[in-house]
Amino acid sequence: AVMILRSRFLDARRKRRNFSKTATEVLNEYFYSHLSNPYPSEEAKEELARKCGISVSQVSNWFGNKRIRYKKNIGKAQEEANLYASKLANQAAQGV
Amino acid sequence: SISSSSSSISKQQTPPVIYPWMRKVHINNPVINYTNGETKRARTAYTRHQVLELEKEFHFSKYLTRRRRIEIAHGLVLTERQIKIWFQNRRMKWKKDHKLPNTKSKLPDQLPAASTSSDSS
DNA sequence: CACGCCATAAATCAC
DNA sequence: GAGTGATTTATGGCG
Repeated sequence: AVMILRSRFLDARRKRRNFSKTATEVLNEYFYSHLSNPYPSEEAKEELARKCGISVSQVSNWFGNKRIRYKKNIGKAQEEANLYASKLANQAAQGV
Repeated sequence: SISSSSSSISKQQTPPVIYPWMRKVHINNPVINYTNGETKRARTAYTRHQVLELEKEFHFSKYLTRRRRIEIAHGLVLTERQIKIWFQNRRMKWKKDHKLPNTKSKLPDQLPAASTSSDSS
């Protein structure tokens, strides 16, 4: 009985924390700069994980959720898409 | 430096471009639509009993013989395919849990007893 | 050929 | 209550 309660409280889902703003920023930049095929390779995932300070699994989760939720609401996501598009254009202009 | 060479200067301006990956792919038969216009794929949630039994079986053995699979399927009122898939998924999960969670995990093997964790039951 | 592994989809959970 | 990270069912490709 105690074990049940323990496991329920230790369940990873229940102590969820949002990623840092910069991490989300990095992930979104990758996503929108690869909008035609937002499927990062294993190596790319590792690099993203490193840059974001999260695990590769978490990167995979993020892209899985992002893809599904993007295509469930393509119209609404356009704002964000444009936002990151201009951000990238700005970076490119500065030769980043 | 793996900077993507895909410097496609495509016209921005809210492109209603629908790339192939954006299309729904698993929209097969099992769709349930209630009065609303929504048509969703049904994803059956297994009962506690079913999961418990499956988990028990998995603990006994990570792999199933054809024979055992049939028995379980009948016992839990699931298809053989569902049993097979469940074990595959379970094996994947097992791998994920048992691979080195690198050196930064903060597993509470010894929780800070300072806080007054008033555990009651 | 049936089955396992794997990445992923899609729905759903839990916070 | 929507948002979001994680988990649970389910598919398809490839070996």
